[in-house]
Amino acid sequence: MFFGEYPYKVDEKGRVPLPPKFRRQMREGVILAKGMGEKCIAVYPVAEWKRLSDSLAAKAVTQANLRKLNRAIFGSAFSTSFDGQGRITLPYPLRDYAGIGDTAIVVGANKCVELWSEDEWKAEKTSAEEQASQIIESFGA
Amino acid sequence: MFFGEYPYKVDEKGRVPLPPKFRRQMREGVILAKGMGEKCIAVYPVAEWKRLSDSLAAKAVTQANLRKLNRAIFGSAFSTSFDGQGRITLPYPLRDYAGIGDTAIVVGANKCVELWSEDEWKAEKTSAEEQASQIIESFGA
DNA sequence: AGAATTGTGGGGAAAAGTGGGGAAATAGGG
DNA sequence: CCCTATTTCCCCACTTTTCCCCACAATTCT
Repeated sequence: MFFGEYPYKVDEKGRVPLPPKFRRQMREGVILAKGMGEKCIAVYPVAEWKRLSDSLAAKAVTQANLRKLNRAIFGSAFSTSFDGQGRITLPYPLRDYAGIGDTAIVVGANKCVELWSEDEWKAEKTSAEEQASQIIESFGA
Repeated sequence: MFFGEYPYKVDEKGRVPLPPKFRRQMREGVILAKGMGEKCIAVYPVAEWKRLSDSLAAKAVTQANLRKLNRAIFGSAFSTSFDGQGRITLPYPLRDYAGIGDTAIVVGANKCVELWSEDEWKAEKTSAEEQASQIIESFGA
């Protein structure tokens, strides 16, 4: 389970630390991929990534669909791990896609971790909070 | 079950004690999150937090909704526990959100505990007292 | 009144954030 | 094919922050 929102510096080499609590849940390495739909980088523990890609492959019925899916999912994915200081290096295509400059917001999102630029995160947060309150209202919690 | 209203000092390191009666119900640790809708910090015992987040996740219909909701719920949440003196440390983003300075009002709210700034709490209390009689009426209680 | 528990504050050790340097690997040109 | 230039990766070092422990003052309970 991943919690919390942490701002981190991205150094000139494109390296970003993750919070120690996150690292401890990702010792076997991580997969970086484009956020699905959102302008962010998704970071999955390898086990969770396998679960996710398997369930997607099971849903693709036609060969054409499957190929398209493979390109979309695996095409943007990078496997990596932590250096001695607990940092991962962001491949340039992904960093560019998410618009991340010298600061990244690391967000815990339950099963995975997301990396956002400051601006995109601010926008996403406000819209997510609005939606959350609606769901909570309808839920009566 | 959490009752009552207690003012506590927040020291320079952002630490707040909780009343001993509350601590004894939270030995397994707590989750800090934004109060839903209100400008306060919500403190959940881990068991209650799991119940709540699971039921909310079950409510989201689409994948996009689910991701957004996860972000809103988990992104603002922090896992923590008590130090030897029965205090918890408030992460800066949450303290800032709730506008808590050097004093926090600790409020028991049945399933969870809430932390308020003096000002926000005064406003909330008066408006709650005004509306309570109406709400009770509509319940037929 | 005495003892225990609780509120409050601070100091020191450990860990985490940040930045830079050097070696190995890769790619490109001669 | 070899040499060179560039990039990538790993390791080292420093600064800051966090966490844990100790200590005192105040309040409550016996």
